[in-house]
Amino acid sequence: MPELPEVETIKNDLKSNVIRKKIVSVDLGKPRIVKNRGSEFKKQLVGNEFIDISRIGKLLIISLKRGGLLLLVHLKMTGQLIYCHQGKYVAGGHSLPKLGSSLPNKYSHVIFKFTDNSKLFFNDLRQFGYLQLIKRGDLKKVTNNYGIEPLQFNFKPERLAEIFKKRTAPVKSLLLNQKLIAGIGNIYADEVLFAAGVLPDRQAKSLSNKEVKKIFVASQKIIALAIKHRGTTFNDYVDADGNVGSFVKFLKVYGRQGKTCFRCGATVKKTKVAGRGTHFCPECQK
DNA sequence: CTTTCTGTTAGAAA
DNA sequence: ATTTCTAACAGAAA
Repeated sequence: MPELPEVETIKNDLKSNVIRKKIVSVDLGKPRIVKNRGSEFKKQLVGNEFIDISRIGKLLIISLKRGGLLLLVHLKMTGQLIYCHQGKYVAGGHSLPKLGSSLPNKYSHVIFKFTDNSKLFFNDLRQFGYLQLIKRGDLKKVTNNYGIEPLQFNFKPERLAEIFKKRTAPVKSLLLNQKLIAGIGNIYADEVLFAAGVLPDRQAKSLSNKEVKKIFVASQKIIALAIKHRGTTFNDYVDADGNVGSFVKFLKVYGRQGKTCFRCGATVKKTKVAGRGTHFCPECQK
């Protein structure tokens, strides 16, 4: 689940819950999840506080009060960041544990405990995600690997056209390339291309200005809508306030292979493009 | 049982 | 320089 809208949701939820709480302990169940030495990681974090949380693409950036450090958190495919206070869960990842189930579970690889006895769990079934402490001064090296975001003020159709120009790769693989455009993952790439009426395996350089513009508009619309609906996709997530976020009901092609296209009635197909499962309507998308 | 698939991406190979 | 493929891992589905 964690693409830009999901990470944005997690960031906002965490901001209203863990900021300025003192960390009293850090448990490392699976030390390799943390890219730093375990002893150094604990030493820097215990007694410290999270003072701000931001995001670039799908990467969370947590500012620490002391030490001039930043904590980077990437959830990759199955990572979760779940805050638990007095039995209530807030924020998430690809799916939250069922309500009533308890944490930690067997996938809780890093656990932060705060002075008010609340906890922040980093869970990850496949263990692709990671946490990493870096010096503030090294942030630039990290952000250099990220391209423009769909909702960034200076993202324009011309910019997208520039990215597509001269490239022979399928348009979908460019939408997924974080160095070019940050935040779009497999679900939203398919949804954006459906909304734009463009086949995922079209060579980027073959797209007309009109098609580029449609992809531009669709990317902004869909990412904004997904954020509005808390980006929730395949889960039964309910947050502490009882709000259900479910972007899954807006999905037009993702996971709908074999079903009827909402727009034209043709059968939605699934193939592989750029090594990823790819869903599209062969009638609506050209 | 084995094989294939899965929301990511760094890094190698082509 | 760009594009494609694979590995990292665990578990569900076929």
